[in-house]
Amino acid sequence: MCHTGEMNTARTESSPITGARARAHAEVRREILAAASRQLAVNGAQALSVRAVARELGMVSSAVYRYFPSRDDLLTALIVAAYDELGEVTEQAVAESRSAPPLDRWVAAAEAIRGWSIEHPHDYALLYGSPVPGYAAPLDTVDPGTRATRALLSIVRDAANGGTLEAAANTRPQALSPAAHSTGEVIRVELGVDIDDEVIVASVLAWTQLFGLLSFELFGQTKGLVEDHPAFFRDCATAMGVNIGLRGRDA
Amino acid sequence: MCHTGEMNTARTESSPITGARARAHAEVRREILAAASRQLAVNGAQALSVRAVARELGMVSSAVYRYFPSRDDLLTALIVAAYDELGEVTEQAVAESRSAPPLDRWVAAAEAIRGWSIEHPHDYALLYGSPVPGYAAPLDTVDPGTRATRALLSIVRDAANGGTLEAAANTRPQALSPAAHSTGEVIRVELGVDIDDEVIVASVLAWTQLFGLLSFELFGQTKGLVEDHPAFFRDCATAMGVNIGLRGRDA
DNA sequence: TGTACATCAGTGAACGCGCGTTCACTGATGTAC
DNA sequence: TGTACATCAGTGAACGCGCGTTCACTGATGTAC
Repeated sequence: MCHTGEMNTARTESSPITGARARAHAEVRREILAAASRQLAVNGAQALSVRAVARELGMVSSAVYRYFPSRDDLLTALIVAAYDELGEVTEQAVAESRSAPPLDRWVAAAEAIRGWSIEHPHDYALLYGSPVPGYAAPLDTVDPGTRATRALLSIVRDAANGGTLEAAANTRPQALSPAAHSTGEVIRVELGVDIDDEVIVASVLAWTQLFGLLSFELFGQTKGLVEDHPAFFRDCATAMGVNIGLRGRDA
Repeated sequence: MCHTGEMNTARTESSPITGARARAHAEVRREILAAASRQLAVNGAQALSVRAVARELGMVSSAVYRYFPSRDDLLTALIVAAYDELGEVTEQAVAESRSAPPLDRWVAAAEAIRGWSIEHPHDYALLYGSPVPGYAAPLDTVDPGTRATRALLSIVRDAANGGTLEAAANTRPQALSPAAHSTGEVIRVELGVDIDDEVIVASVLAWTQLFGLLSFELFGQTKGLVEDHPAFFRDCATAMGVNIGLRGRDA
Protein backbone atom coordinates (compact mmCIF):
# COMPACT_ATOMS: atom_id res chain seq x y z
CA MET A 1 0.00 0.00 0.00
CA CYS A 2 2.88 2.36 0.83
CA HIS A 3 5.68 3.11 -1.65
CA THR A 4 8.43 3.68 0.84
CA GLY A 5 9.22 2.62 4.38
CA GLU A 6 7.64 -0.33 6.21
CA MET A 7 10.88 -2.17 6.76
CA ASN A 8 9.50 -4.66 9.21
CA THR A 9 6.40 -5.88 7.42
CA ALA A 10 5.89 -8.27 4.54
CA ARG A 11 9.51 -9.01 3.79
CA THR A 12 8.36 -12.16 2.06
CA GLU A 13 6.51 -10.09 -0.54
CA SER A 14 8.99 -7.34 -1.25
CA SER A 15 7.71 -6.72 -4.78
CA PRO A 16 7.31 -3.17 -6.17
CA ILE A 17 3.63 -2.27 -6.33
CA THR A 18 1.92 -5.46 -7.35
CA GLY A 19 5.01 -7.28 -8.54
CA ALA A 20 5.33 -8.06 -12.21
CA ARG A 21 6.83 -11.41 -11.37
CA ALA A 22 4.06 -12.13 -8.90
CA ARG A 23 1.47 -11.33 -11.52
CA ALA A 24 3.17 -13.62 -14.02
CA HIS A 25 3.32 -16.32 -11.38
CA ALA A 26 -0.37 -16.00 -10.67
CA GLU A 27 -1.21 -16.19 -14.32
CA VAL A 28 0.78 -19.36 -14.95
CA ARG A 29 -0.87 -20.79 -11.88
CA ARG A 30 -4.23 -20.11 -13.44
CA GLU A 31 -3.14 -21.69 -16.69
CA ILE A 32 -2.03 -24.81 -14.87
CA LEU A 33 -5.37 -25.00 -13.09
CA ALA A 34 -7.24 -24.56 -16.35
CA ALA A 35 -5.23 -27.29 -18.03
CA ALA A 36 -5.72 -29.57 -15.04
CA SER A 37 -9.44 -28.92 -15.18
CA ARG A 38 -9.48 -29.92 -18.84
CA GLN A 39 -7.61 -33.08 -17.90
CA LEU A 40 -10.26 -33.91 -15.36
CA ALA A 41 -12.86 -33.96 -18.09
CA VAL A 42 -10.95 -36.60 -20.00
CA ASN A 43 -9.41 -38.83 -17.40
CA GLY A 44 -11.13 -38.23 -14.11
CA ALA A 45 -9.71 -36.99 -10.85
CA GLN A 46 -7.85 -40.13 -9.97
CA ALA A 47 -5.83 -40.02 -13.16
CA LEU A 48 -4.97 -36.35 -12.83
CA SER A 49 -1.30 -36.26 -13.69
CA VAL A 50 1.25 -33.54 -13.16
CA ARG A 51 3.15 -34.73 -16.20
CA ALA A 52 0.11 -34.64 -18.46
CA VAL A 53 -0.77 -31.13 -17.30
CA ALA A 54 2.79 -29.97 -17.94
CA ARG A 55 2.77 -31.60 -21.35
CA GLU A 56 -0.40 -29.80 -22.34
CA LEU A 57 1.19 -26.49 -21.43
CA GLY A 58 4.46 -27.29 -23.18
CA MET A 59 6.35 -27.21 -19.90
CA VAL A 60 8.56 -29.78 -18.38
CA SER A 61 6.86 -31.66 -15.54
CA SER A 62 9.23 -30.47 -12.87
CA ALA A 63 8.37 -26.85 -13.62
CA VAL A 64 4.87 -27.35 -12.26
CA TYR A 65 6.41 -27.81 -8.84
CA ARG A 66 7.21 -24.08 -8.83
CA TYR A 67 3.45 -23.55 -8.57
CA PHE A 68 2.07 -26.52 -6.66
CA PRO A 69 4.12 -28.45 -4.13
CA SER A 70 2.48 -31.76 -5.06
CA ARG A 71 -0.18 -33.42 -7.10
CA ASP A 72 -2.56 -33.45 -4.15
CA ASP A 73 -2.25 -29.70 -3.70
CA LEU A 74 -3.16 -29.27 -7.33
CA LEU A 75 -6.23 -31.43 -6.76
CA THR A 76 -7.21 -29.43 -3.71
CA ALA A 77 -6.95 -26.19 -5.65
CA LEU A 78 -9.21 -27.65 -8.32
CA ILE A 79 -11.79 -28.67 -5.74
CA VAL A 80 -11.81 -25.28 -4.09
CA ALA A 81 -12.13 -23.54 -7.45
CA ALA A 82 -15.05 -25.76 -8.45
CA TYR A 83 -16.87 -25.23 -5.17
CA ASP A 84 -16.40 -21.52 -5.56
CA GLU A 85 -17.74 -21.49 -9.08
CA LEU A 86 -20.80 -23.47 -8.10
CA GLY A 87 -21.31 -21.30 -5.02
CA GLU A 88 -21.03 -18.18 -7.13
CA VAL A 89 -23.58 -19.37 -9.66
CA THR A 90 -26.01 -20.39 -6.95
CA GLU A 91 -25.67 -17.20 -4.96
CA GLN A 92 -26.26 -15.24 -8.11
CA ALA A 93 -29.48 -17.10 -8.90
CA VAL A 94 -30.65 -16.57 -5.35
CA ALA A 95 -29.85 -12.87 -5.46
CA GLU A 96 -31.41 -12.26 -8.85
CA SER A 97 -34.67 -13.88 -7.83
CA ARG A 98 -34.88 -11.92 -4.61
CA SER A 99 -38.32 -10.46 -5.35
CA ALA A 100 -39.87 -13.66 -6.73
CA PRO A 101 -42.03 -16.07 -4.71
CA PRO A 102 -39.99 -18.55 -2.67
CA LEU A 103 -40.96 -21.55 -4.77
CA ASP A 104 -39.80 -19.82 -7.94
CA ARG A 105 -36.57 -18.89 -6.23
CA TRP A 106 -35.96 -22.49 -5.25
CA VAL A 107 -36.59 -23.71 -8.79
CA ALA A 108 -34.33 -20.97 -10.18
CA ALA A 109 -31.51 -21.93 -7.82
CA ALA A 110 -31.94 -25.61 -8.58
CA GLU A 111 -31.82 -24.90 -12.29
CA ALA A 112 -28.72 -22.78 -11.84
CA ILE A 113 -27.03 -25.64 -10.03
CA ARG A 114 -28.09 -28.07 -12.73
CA GLY A 115 -26.88 -25.71 -15.43
CA TRP A 116 -23.44 -25.42 -13.94
CA SER A 117 -23.26 -29.16 -13.32
CA ILE A 118 -24.14 -30.03 -16.89
CA GLU A 119 -21.60 -27.55 -18.19
CA HIS A 120 -18.93 -28.95 -15.85
CA PRO A 121 -19.77 -32.61 -15.32
CA HIS A 122 -16.20 -33.51 -14.39
CA ASP A 123 -16.11 -30.78 -11.76
CA TYR A 124 -19.44 -31.98 -10.45
CA ALA A 125 -18.01 -35.50 -10.19
CA LEU A 126 -15.01 -34.12 -8.36
CA LEU A 127 -17.25 -32.52 -5.75
CA TYR A 128 -20.14 -34.94 -5.46
CA GLY A 129 -18.88 -38.18 -6.95
CA SER A 130 -17.09 -40.99 -5.24
CA PRO A 131 -14.12 -39.84 -3.22
CA VAL A 132 -10.69 -40.07 -4.80
CA PRO A 133 -8.92 -42.99 -3.11
CA GLY A 134 -5.77 -42.02 -1.31
CA TYR A 135 -6.76 -38.38 -1.28
CA ALA A 136 -8.16 -36.75 1.84
CA ALA A 137 -9.67 -33.33 1.23
CA PRO A 138 -8.00 -30.84 3.57
CA LEU A 139 -9.96 -28.41 5.70
CA ASP A 140 -9.57 -25.63 3.13
CA THR A 141 -12.29 -27.26 1.11
CA VAL A 142 -14.92 -27.35 3.84
CA ASP A 143 -15.93 -23.71 3.77
CA PRO A 144 -16.23 -23.28 -0.01
CA GLY A 145 -18.11 -26.58 0.04
CA THR A 146 -21.02 -25.06 1.93
CA ARG A 147 -21.58 -22.00 -0.25
CA ALA A 148 -24.19 -23.52 -2.53
CA THR A 149 -25.97 -25.16 0.37
CA ARG A 150 -26.00 -21.92 2.33
CA ALA A 151 -27.48 -20.12 -0.65
CA LEU A 152 -30.25 -22.68 -0.99
CA LEU A 153 -31.04 -22.53 2.69
CA SER A 154 -31.18 -18.75 2.59
CA ILE A 155 -34.23 -19.03 0.35
CA VAL A 156 -35.96 -21.09 3.00
CA ARG A 157 -34.91 -18.65 5.69
CA ASP A 158 -36.18 -15.68 3.70
CA ALA A 159 -39.50 -17.44 3.21
CA ALA A 160 -39.73 -18.20 6.93
CA ASN A 161 -38.92 -14.61 7.83
CA GLY A 162 -41.40 -13.32 5.28
CA GLY A 163 -44.11 -15.57 6.64
CA THR A 164 -44.61 -17.29 3.31
CA LEU A 165 -43.60 -20.74 4.51
CA GLU A 166 -46.29 -23.36 4.95
CA ALA A 167 -45.89 -26.13 7.43
CA ALA A 168 -44.01 -28.91 5.71
CA ALA A 169 -46.62 -31.49 4.80
CA ASN A 170 -44.69 -34.68 5.23
CA THR A 171 -42.54 -34.11 8.30
CA ARG A 172 -44.82 -33.38 11.22
CA PRO A 173 -43.12 -32.76 14.55
CA GLN A 174 -44.45 -35.88 16.22
CA ALA A 175 -43.05 -37.98 13.37
CA LEU A 176 -39.47 -36.89 13.94
CA SER A 177 -36.96 -38.80 16.00
CA PRO A 178 -34.62 -37.11 18.50
CA ALA A 179 -31.83 -37.65 16.00
CA ALA A 180 -33.62 -35.40 13.56
CA HIS A 181 -33.83 -32.66 16.16
CA SER A 182 -30.14 -32.88 16.91
CA THR A 183 -29.45 -32.75 13.18
CA GLY A 184 -31.52 -29.59 13.09
CA GLU A 185 -29.40 -28.15 15.85
CA VAL A 186 -26.16 -28.96 14.02
CA ILE A 187 -27.36 -27.20 10.91
CA ARG A 188 -28.66 -24.19 12.79
CA VAL A 189 -25.25 -23.74 14.40
CA GLU A 190 -23.04 -24.56 11.44
CA LEU A 191 -24.92 -22.65 8.81
CA GLY A 192 -26.18 -19.93 11.09
CA VAL A 193 -29.84 -20.07 10.13
CA ASP A 194 -32.74 -20.11 12.54
CA ILE A 195 -35.40 -22.45 11.23
CA ASP A 196 -37.61 -25.14 12.79
CA ASP A 197 -36.46 -28.73 12.90
CA GLU A 198 -39.28 -29.82 10.64
CA VAL A 199 -38.37 -27.32 7.99
CA ILE A 200 -34.70 -28.22 8.25
CA VAL A 201 -35.40 -31.89 7.80
CA ALA A 202 -37.61 -31.11 4.82
CA SER A 203 -34.82 -28.93 3.41
CA VAL A 204 -32.22 -31.63 3.91
CA LEU A 205 -34.52 -34.01 2.10
CA ALA A 206 -34.92 -31.60 -0.79
CA TRP A 207 -31.21 -30.97 -0.86
CA THR A 208 -30.34 -34.65 -1.07
CA GLN A 209 -33.05 -35.07 -3.65
CA LEU A 210 -31.63 -32.34 -5.81
CA PHE A 211 -28.11 -33.73 -5.78
CA GLY A 212 -29.38 -37.30 -6.03
CA LEU A 213 -31.25 -36.38 -9.17
CA LEU A 214 -28.23 -34.61 -10.60
CA SER A 215 -25.92 -37.50 -9.79
CA PHE A 216 -28.26 -39.91 -11.50
CA GLU A 217 -28.48 -37.68 -14.51
CA LEU A 218 -24.78 -36.95 -14.76
CA PHE A 219 -23.49 -40.37 -13.87
CA GLY A 220 -25.79 -42.00 -16.35
CA GLN A 221 -28.09 -43.93 -14.04
CA THR A 222 -31.16 -42.55 -15.76
CA LYS A 223 -30.24 -43.04 -19.39
CA GLY A 224 -32.89 -41.31 -21.45
CA LEU A 225 -35.05 -40.54 -18.45
CA VAL A 226 -33.99 -37.15 -17.33
CA GLU A 227 -31.32 -36.09 -19.80
CA ASP A 228 -32.32 -33.33 -22.11
CA HIS A 229 -35.56 -33.05 -20.20
CA PRO A 230 -35.26 -29.73 -18.46
CA ALA A 231 -39.04 -29.65 -18.14
CA PHE A 232 -38.99 -32.86 -16.15
CA PHE A 233 -36.24 -31.52 -13.97
CA ARG A 234 -38.36 -28.44 -13.37
CA ASP A 235 -41.27 -30.64 -12.24
CA CYS A 236 -38.96 -32.40 -9.81
CA ALA A 237 -37.48 -29.18 -8.48
CA THR A 238 -40.96 -27.77 -8.00
CA ALA A 239 -42.05 -30.84 -6.07
CA MET A 240 -38.99 -30.48 -3.82
CA GLY A 241 -39.85 -26.88 -3.07
CA VAL A 242 -43.47 -27.77 -2.35
CA ASN A 243 -42.25 -30.42 0.08
CA ILE A 244 -40.29 -27.84 1.99
CA GLY A 245 -43.40 -25.68 2.17
CA LEU A 246 -42.33 -22.96 -0.25
CA ARG A 247 -45.19 -21.15 -1.95
CA GLY A 248 -45.42 -20.16 -5.59
CA ARG A 249 -47.08 -17.30 -7.37
CA ASP A 250 -50.56 -18.80 -7.32
CA ALA A 251 -50.68 -19.76 -3.65
CA MET B 1 -28.29 -84.18 -16.56
CA CYS B 2 -27.78 -87.43 -18.50
CA HIS B 3 -24.83 -89.76 -17.91
CA THR B 4 -24.52 -91.20 -21.37
CA GLY B 5 -25.40 -90.19 -24.93
CA GLU B 6 -26.18 -86.68 -26.16
CA MET B 7 -23.46 -86.57 -28.74
CA ASN B 8 -24.65 -83.48 -30.52
CA THR B 9 -25.17 -81.11 -27.62
CA ALA B 10 -22.77 -79.14 -25.49
CA ARG B 11 -19.56 -80.17 -27.19
CA THR B 12 -17.93 -77.10 -25.71
CA GLU B 13 -18.53 -78.49 -22.24
CA SER B 14 -17.63 -82.14 -22.71
CA SER B 15 -16.79 -82.65 -19.02
CA PRO B 16 -17.84 -85.82 -17.13
CA ILE B 17 -20.77 -84.97 -14.84
CA THR B 18 -20.12 -81.42 -13.78
CA GLY B 19 -16.46 -81.30 -14.71
CA ALA B 20 -13.93 -81.30 -11.91
CA ARG B 21 -11.78 -78.91 -13.87
CA ALA B 22 -14.73 -76.67 -14.60
CA ARG B 23 -15.58 -76.60 -10.93
CA ALA B 24 -12.03 -75.68 -10.01
CA HIS B 25 -12.05 -73.00 -12.68
CA ALA B 26 -15.25 -71.50 -11.32
CA GLU B 27 -13.85 -71.46 -7.82
CA VAL B 28 -10.64 -69.67 -8.77
CA ARG B 29 -12.80 -67.21 -10.71
CA ARG B 30 -14.74 -66.51 -7.54
CA GLU B 31 -11.51 -66.09 -5.58
CA ILE B 32 -10.25 -63.58 -8.12
CA LEU B 33 -13.50 -61.65 -7.91
CA ALA B 34 -13.34 -61.63 -4.13
CA ALA B 35 -9.77 -60.38 -4.12
CA ALA B 36 -10.65 -57.73 -6.70
CA SER B 37 -13.55 -56.63 -4.56
CA ARG B 38 -11.22 -56.26 -1.58
CA GLN B 39 -8.92 -54.19 -3.78
CA LEU B 40 -11.78 -51.88 -4.65
CA ALA B 41 -12.21 -51.04 -1.02
CA VAL B 42 -8.63 -49.85 -0.75
CA ASN B 43 -7.85 -48.24 -4.06
CA GLY B 44 -11.09 -47.55 -5.85
CA ALA B 45 -12.34 -48.81 -9.16
CA GLN B 46 -10.01 -46.78 -11.30
CA ALA B 47 -6.94 -48.24 -9.64
CA LEU B 48 -8.16 -51.81 -9.87
CA SER B 49 -5.09 -53.66 -11.05
CA VAL B 50 -4.77 -57.13 -12.46
CA ARG B 51 -1.27 -57.38 -11.05
CA ALA B 52 -2.34 -56.42 -7.55
CA VAL B 53 -5.15 -58.94 -7.58
CA ALA B 54 -2.80 -61.66 -8.75
CA ARG B 55 -0.27 -60.69 -6.11
CA GLU B 56 -2.87 -60.98 -3.37
CA LEU B 57 -3.70 -64.49 -4.51
CA GLY B 58 -0.07 -65.51 -4.85
CA MET B 59 -0.44 -65.97 -8.58
CA VAL B 60 1.52 -64.49 -11.39
CA SER B 61 -0.33 -61.68 -13.13
CA SER B 62 -0.58 -63.42 -16.45
CA ALA B 63 -2.45 -66.33 -14.86
CA VAL B 64 -5.44 -64.10 -14.26
CA TYR B 65 -5.91 -63.93 -18.01
CA ARG B 66 -7.04 -67.55 -17.93
CA TYR B 67 -10.12 -66.29 -16.11
CA PHE B 68 -10.78 -62.79 -17.40
CA PRO B 69 -9.72 -61.67 -20.84
CA SER B 70 -8.92 -58.16 -19.66
CA ARG B 71 -9.04 -55.74 -16.79
CA ASP B 72 -12.27 -54.25 -18.05
CA ASP B 73 -14.00 -57.62 -18.07
CA LEU B 74 -12.96 -58.09 -14.49
CA LEU B 75 -14.48 -54.72 -13.67
CA THR B 76 -17.70 -55.61 -15.45
CA ALA B 77 -17.97 -58.86 -13.51
CA LEU B 78 -17.54 -56.90 -10.28
CA ILE B 79 -20.29 -54.48 -11.25
CA VAL B 80 -22.70 -57.23 -12.17
CA ALA B 81 -21.98 -59.08 -8.93
CA ALA B 82 -22.56 -55.94 -6.88
CA TYR B 83 -25.83 -55.11 -8.62
CA ASP B 84 -26.98 -58.65 -8.03
CA GLU B 85 -26.12 -58.56 -4.35
CA LEU B 86 -27.95 -55.28 -3.85
CA GLY B 87 -30.90 -56.53 -5.90
CA GLU B 88 -31.02 -59.71 -3.83
CA VAL B 89 -31.00 -57.84 -0.53
CA THR B 90 -33.71 -55.46 -1.68
CA GLU B 91 -35.95 -58.16 -3.10
CA GLN B 92 -35.62 -60.05 0.13
CA ALA B 93 -36.70 -57.06 2.22
CA VAL B 94 -39.63 -56.49 -0.10
CA ALA B 95 -40.67 -60.14 0.06
CA GLU B 96 -40.31 -60.43 3.83
CA SER B 97 -42.48 -57.38 4.46
CA ARG B 98 -45.20 -58.57 2.09
CA SER B 99 -47.94 -58.40 4.70
CA ALA B 100 -46.90 -55.08 6.26
CA PRO B 101 -48.42 -51.68 5.36
CA PRO B 102 -46.86 -50.16 2.21
CA LEU B 103 -45.12 -47.36 4.08
CA ASP B 104 -43.41 -49.85 6.38
CA ARG B 105 -42.38 -51.91 3.39
CA TRP B 106 -40.82 -48.87 1.75
CA VAL B 107 -38.89 -48.01 4.89
CA ALA B 108 -37.77 -51.62 5.28
CA ALA B 109 -36.52 -51.75 1.70
CA ALA B 110 -34.76 -48.41 2.06
CA GLU B 111 -33.07 -49.61 5.21
CA ALA B 112 -32.01 -52.82 3.52
CA ILE B 113 -30.44 -50.82 0.71
CA ARG B 114 -28.69 -48.57 3.21
CA GLY B 115 -27.48 -51.58 5.18
CA TRP B 116 -25.89 -53.19 2.17
CA SER B 117 -24.39 -49.89 1.05
CA ILE B 118 -22.78 -49.22 4.40
CA GLU B 119 -21.39 -52.73 4.50
CA HIS B 120 -20.05 -52.38 0.95
CA PRO B 121 -19.27 -48.70 0.43
CA HIS B 122 -16.76 -49.42 -2.32
CA ASP B 123 -19.31 -51.50 -4.21
CA TYR B 124 -21.84 -48.74 -3.75
CA ALA B 125 -19.36 -46.26 -5.20
CA LEU B 126 -18.77 -48.59 -8.11
CA LEU B 127 -22.48 -48.61 -8.92
CA TYR B 128 -23.61 -45.12 -8.00
CA GLY B 129 -20.45 -43.05 -7.83
CA SER B 130 -18.75 -41.17 -10.59
CA PRO B 131 -18.19 -43.26 -13.68
CA VAL B 132 -14.78 -44.84 -14.17
CA PRO B 133 -13.06 -42.84 -16.91
CA GLY B 134 -12.17 -44.86 -19.95
CA TYR B 135 -14.56 -47.61 -18.96
CA ALA B 136 -17.93 -47.99 -20.63
CA ALA B 137 -20.28 -50.36 -18.86
CA PRO B 138 -21.42 -52.99 -21.36
CA LEU B 139 -25.06 -53.94 -21.82
CA ASP B 140 -24.71 -56.93 -19.49
CA THR B 141 -24.88 -54.54 -16.57
CA VAL B 142 -28.16 -52.88 -17.52
CA ASP B 143 -30.50 -55.65 -16.44
CA PRO B 144 -28.94 -56.41 -13.02
CA GLY B 145 -28.83 -52.66 -12.54
CA THR B 146 -32.60 -52.40 -12.42
CA ARG B 147 -33.27 -55.16 -9.88
CA ALA B 148 -33.27 -52.94 -6.79
CA THR B 149 -35.31 -50.28 -8.54
CA ARG B 150 -37.82 -52.85 -9.73
CA ALA B 151 -38.18 -54.19 -6.21
CA LEU B 152 -38.83 -50.71 -4.82
CA LEU B 153 -41.40 -49.98 -7.50
CA SER B 154 -43.16 -53.26 -6.83
CA ILE B 155 -44.07 -51.94 -3.38
CA VAL B 156 -45.75 -48.97 -5.00
CA ARG B 157 -47.51 -51.22 -7.48
CA ASP B 158 -48.74 -53.53 -4.74
CA ALA B 159 -50.07 -50.54 -2.83
CA ALA B 160 -51.83 -49.26 -5.94
CA ASN B 161 -53.35 -52.66 -6.64
CA GLY B 162 -54.41 -53.02 -3.03
CA GLY B 163 -56.05 -49.62 -3.06
CA THR B 164 -53.88 -48.34 -0.24
CA LEU B 165 -52.22 -45.60 -2.25
CA GLU B 166 -53.18 -42.01 -1.59
CA ALA B 167 -52.94 -39.41 -4.28
CA ALA B 168 -49.42 -38.03 -4.18
CA ALA B 169 -49.69 -34.70 -2.44
CA ASN B 170 -47.03 -32.73 -4.21
CA THR B 171 -47.32 -33.76 -7.84
CA ARG B 172 -50.79 -32.95 -9.03
CA PRO B 173 -51.57 -33.84 -12.65
CA GLN B 174 -52.01 -30.27 -13.82
CA ALA B 175 -48.59 -29.44 -12.42
CA LEU B 176 -46.78 -31.96 -14.58
CA SER B 177 -45.16 -31.14 -17.89
CA PRO B 178 -45.56 -33.35 -20.97
CA ALA B 179 -41.99 -34.50 -20.39
CA ALA B 180 -43.04 -36.01 -17.09
CA HIS B 181 -45.80 -37.97 -18.80
CA SER B 182 -43.42 -39.36 -21.38
CA THR B 183 -41.04 -40.29 -18.57
CA GLY B 184 -43.93 -42.15 -17.00
CA GLU B 185 -44.49 -44.01 -20.22
CA VAL B 186 -40.83 -45.01 -20.47
CA ILE B 187 -40.89 -46.44 -16.98
CA ARG B 188 -44.17 -48.24 -17.48
CA VAL B 189 -42.76 -49.97 -20.53
CA GLU B 190 -39.24 -50.65 -19.30
CA LEU B 191 -40.09 -51.83 -15.83
CA GLY B 192 -43.43 -53.35 -16.72
CA VAL B 193 -45.51 -51.67 -14.02
CA ASP B 194 -48.83 -49.99 -14.58
CA ILE B 195 -49.00 -46.89 -12.41
CA ASP B 196 -50.18 -43.34 -12.96
CA ASP B 197 -47.78 -40.68 -14.14
CA GLU B 198 -48.15 -38.73 -10.92
CA VAL B 199 -47.22 -41.71 -8.80
CA ILE B 200 -44.33 -42.56 -11.07
CA VAL B 201 -42.92 -39.07 -10.82
CA ALA B 202 -43.30 -39.16 -7.06
CA SER B 203 -41.56 -42.53 -7.02
CA VAL B 204 -38.71 -41.27 -9.16
CA LEU B 205 -38.35 -38.39 -6.75
CA ALA B 206 -38.25 -40.72 -3.78
CA TRP B 207 -35.79 -42.98 -5.56
CA THR B 208 -33.39 -40.16 -6.35
CA GLN B 209 -33.81 -38.90 -2.83
CA LEU B 210 -32.92 -42.25 -1.37
CA PHE B 211 -29.75 -42.62 -3.41
CA GLY B 212 -28.91 -38.95 -3.04
CA LEU B 213 -29.04 -39.33 0.71
CA LEU B 214 -26.92 -42.46 0.59
CA SER B 215 -24.35 -40.86 -1.69
CA PHE B 216 -24.04 -37.91 0.64
CA GLU B 217 -23.65 -40.19 3.61
CA LEU B 218 -21.19 -42.56 1.98
CA PHE B 219 -19.15 -40.00 0.09
CA GLY B 220 -18.79 -37.84 3.17
CA GLN B 221 -20.76 -34.77 2.16
CA THR B 222 -22.73 -34.84 5.38
CA LYS B 223 -19.95 -35.33 7.92
CA GLY B 224 -21.60 -35.94 11.24
CA LEU B 225 -25.06 -35.21 9.95
CA VAL B 226 -26.44 -38.54 8.92
CA GLU B 227 -23.70 -41.01 9.77
CA ASP B 228 -24.48 -43.33 12.62
CA HIS B 229 -27.93 -41.84 12.73
CA PRO B 230 -30.13 -44.67 11.56
CA ALA B 231 -33.08 -42.97 13.25
CA PHE B 232 -32.61 -39.88 11.12
CA PHE B 233 -32.38 -42.03 8.03
CA ARG B 234 -35.62 -43.66 9.04
CA ASP B 235 -37.29 -40.26 9.30
CA CYS B 236 -36.10 -39.42 5.82
CA ALA B 237 -37.18 -42.74 4.38
CA THR B 238 -40.59 -42.33 5.96
CA ALA B 239 -40.99 -38.87 4.48
CA MET B 240 -40.11 -40.25 1.05
CA GLY B 241 -42.76 -42.93 1.36
CA VAL B 242 -45.33 -40.40 2.50
CA ASN B 243 -44.54 -38.30 -0.53
CA ILE B 244 -45.29 -41.20 -2.82
CA GLY B 245 -48.60 -41.66 -1.05
CA LEU B 246 -47.82 -44.88 0.79
CA ARG B 247 -49.83 -45.40 3.96
CA GLY B 248 -48.57 -46.65 7.27
CA ARG B 249 -50.16 -48.66 10.04
CA ASP B 250 -52.01 -45.74 11.59
CA ALA B 251 -53.55 -44.34 8.44
C1' DT C 1 21.63 5.95 -15.16
C1' DG C 2 24.69 1.87 -14.50
C1' DT C 3 26.36 -2.06 -12.33
C1' DA C 4 26.54 -6.20 -8.96
C1' DC C 5 23.69 -9.27 -6.96
C1' DA C 6 19.67 -12.08 -5.62
C1' DT C 7 15.66 -14.26 -7.01
C1' DC C 8 13.26 -17.58 -9.34
C1' DA C 9 11.08 -19.83 -13.73
C1' DG C 10 12.08 -23.41 -16.34
C1' DT C 11 15.38 -27.44 -18.05
C1' DG C 12 16.70 -32.17 -18.59
C1' DA C 13 18.24 -36.21 -16.69
C1' DA C 14 17.52 -39.48 -13.38
C1' DC C 15 15.42 -42.30 -9.30
C1' DG C 16 12.34 -46.23 -8.58
C1' DC C 17 7.95 -47.54 -9.22
C1' DG C 18 3.58 -49.99 -11.08
C1' DC C 19 0.84 -50.93 -14.87
C1' DG C 20 -1.75 -54.20 -18.92
C1' DT C 21 -0.78 -57.52 -21.95
C1' DT C 22 1.82 -61.06 -24.78
C1' DC C 23 4.32 -65.18 -25.43
C1' DA C 24 6.76 -69.45 -25.37
C1' DC C 25 7.07 -72.71 -21.85
C1' DT C 26 6.27 -76.60 -18.25
C1' DG C 27 3.58 -79.85 -15.91
C1' DA C 28 -0.40 -81.62 -14.09
C1' DT C 29 -4.89 -83.32 -14.92
C1' DG C 30 -8.48 -85.21 -17.27
C1' DT C 31 -10.15 -88.04 -21.90
C1' DA C 32 -10.53 -91.60 -25.36
C1' DC C 33 -9.49 -95.79 -26.86
C1' DT D 1 -7.22 -101.42 -16.26
C1' DG D 2 -3.47 -99.11 -18.99
C1' DT D 3 -1.55 -96.13 -22.19
C1' DA D 4 -1.25 -92.05 -25.70
C1' DC D 5 -2.94 -87.76 -26.31
C1' DA D 6 -5.23 -83.27 -25.64
C1' DT D 7 -6.41 -79.76 -22.61
C1' DC D 8 -5.43 -76.10 -19.82
C1' DA D 9 -3.67 -73.77 -15.25
C1' DG D 10 0.04 -71.46 -14.07
C1' DT D 11 5.17 -69.63 -14.89
C1' DG D 12 8.55 -66.13 -15.77
C1' DA D 13 10.54 -63.00 -18.73
C1' DA D 14 9.78 -59.34 -21.57
C1' DC D 15 7.44 -55.32 -24.31
C1' DG D 16 6.63 -50.36 -23.83
C1' DC D 17 4.37 -47.32 -21.17
C1' DG D 18 3.31 -43.45 -17.68
C1' DC D 19 3.76 -41.89 -13.19
C1' DG D 20 5.50 -38.41 -8.88
C1' DT D 21 9.28 -36.35 -7.31
C1' DT D 22 14.24 -34.77 -6.79
C1' DC D 23 18.26 -32.35 -8.11
C1' DA D 24 21.94 -29.72 -10.05
C1' DC D 25 21.80 -26.51 -13.66
C1' DT D 26 21.08 -22.26 -16.85
C1' DG D 27 19.36 -17.90 -17.89
C1' DA D 28 16.34 -14.28 -17.61
C1' DT D 29 14.30 -10.85 -14.83
C1' DG D 30 13.84 -7.84 -11.29
C1' DT D 31 16.30 -5.13 -7.01
C1' DA D 32 19.46 -2.27 -4.40
C1' DC D 33 22.88 0.76 -4.26
